[in-house]
Amino acid sequence: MTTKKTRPQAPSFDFPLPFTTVDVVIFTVADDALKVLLVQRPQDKKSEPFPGWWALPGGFVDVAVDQDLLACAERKLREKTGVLTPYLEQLGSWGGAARDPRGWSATHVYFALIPSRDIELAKGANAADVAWFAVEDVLADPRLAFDHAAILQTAVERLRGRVEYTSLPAFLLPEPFTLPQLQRIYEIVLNRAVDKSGFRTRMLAAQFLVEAGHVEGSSNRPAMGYRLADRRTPVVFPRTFSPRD
Amino acid sequence: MTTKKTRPQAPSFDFPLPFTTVDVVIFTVADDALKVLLVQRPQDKKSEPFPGWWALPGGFVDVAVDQDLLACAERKLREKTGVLTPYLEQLGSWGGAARDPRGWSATHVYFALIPSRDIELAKGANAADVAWFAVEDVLADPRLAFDHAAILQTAVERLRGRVEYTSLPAFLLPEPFTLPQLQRIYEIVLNRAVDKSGFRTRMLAAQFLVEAGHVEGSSNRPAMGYRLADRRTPVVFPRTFSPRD
DNA sequence: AAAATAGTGTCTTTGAGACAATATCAG
DNA sequence: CTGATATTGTCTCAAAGACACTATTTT
Repeated sequence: MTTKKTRPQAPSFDFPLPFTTVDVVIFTVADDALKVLLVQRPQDKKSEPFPGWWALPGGFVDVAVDQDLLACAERKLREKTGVLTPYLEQLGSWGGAARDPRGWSATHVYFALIPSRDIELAKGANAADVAWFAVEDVLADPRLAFDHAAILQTAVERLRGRVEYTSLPAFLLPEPFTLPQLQRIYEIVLNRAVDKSGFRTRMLAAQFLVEAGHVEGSSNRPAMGYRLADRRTPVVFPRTFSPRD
Repeated sequence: MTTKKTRPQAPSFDFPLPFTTVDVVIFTVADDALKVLLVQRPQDKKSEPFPGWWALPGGFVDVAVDQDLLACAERKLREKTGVLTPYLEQLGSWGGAARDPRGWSATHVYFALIPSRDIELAKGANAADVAWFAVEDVLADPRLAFDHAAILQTAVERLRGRVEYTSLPAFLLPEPFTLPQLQRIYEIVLNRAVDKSGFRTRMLAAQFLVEAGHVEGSSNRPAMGYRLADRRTPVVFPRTFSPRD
């Protein structure tokens, strides 16, 4: 993490400043499972905390490069996955004296949804230290650097919560996609079955899909393909999926 | 903003750090209107940006005093209002090169809901520079310091959004309160009328209110008083108030 | 024709919206 | 009793849940 161009800090203050970082929780669905992208922290350098541990991709804000927090998050995402314009939403921020052994730090966390086919994991020297993990496995054995386990936990809760009443899962699929494919994504993220008929009615009534011709499935009856009318913002449904107790 | 106790910064880095601040959007309802607490920035000191402008209460994180971001937000809130344990939720963070003339800065924003009777505005020397403003007025003429107008806008949208399907407005009332009083708060925040019958059914079905004996109103029929079963977390309703187009 | 998946129809239930009706207090 | 406010009841409607049924493809 080096600064290419240094800029003089405006007035100097007589009190210590916390570190400012940005982390990105990058989700995708592959192999019928919700996955999250993790990077392995350097093993060798002893100055770096949590050597060899897995962590969310992220790092220090570079005030000479990043115009704002969102731009910084987009940069981190691009550097690790090559993806340019995914669904990206701010999750929140975590900051305190104890989360980083180097001192008081605060991280601004974003979460991203990307179709698994769009991904081209960071190549070159550091290719080996980036990998997808099944969210279920990571949460069951949450040994992540810093407070990243808690952050991931919050991100998954936020994702599951949103999926109950928005079209978010559509951002996890490459276009065009079929309604059965989309339903499958909902079921994977929510970890429960969803009724076919009600699902179709809800999706089509929400008016966010545009037909894109039939897609030839591997076999059997072909299904209608759809694209998103708006690739930036999810649609909000009038009710959640299950008001059941 | 001075640090009482300085702590040596762990390792020194060769790149400039952004400033880290915390701001709090403090809402209450008084005089039949949604209000927000603002503080006036110092007029005299020329080193301070936006002299004389109104701003959200907040300021630099004090790494010697604040254990974490939430504790910092609670401190700011306590210093301005004397309130100890209100409803407090993280709103998000704003950071970039342009928002503060002194340099790259990032602020972590919380929003608080407090009953207007609990408030004791900051006394002493700086009593005059803290005041309640009608949210409607501020949004109509949004001349606030930094990017605080945008932050307030987001906070109001978040509040209005949550109020559609949660019991949040209950945190704006002192206990015990009556259902008609609570309904009035909903109407003020949402800025529209709410049906009485449906409102009562919804509130009572959600099981978050406990009866607290009759409250003698100014006249007419007395209403049942209620307290919150859980003073920390709001209840989520199965649907929003108006799915109408 | 059989298997498999895509897509539709029907009935029930939940909870909101509209609005009328009744209850209980002060004066 | 009257006025005002609190509280309840009735009818309708939108959308979800359950589940059976039909449609279209491949083999």
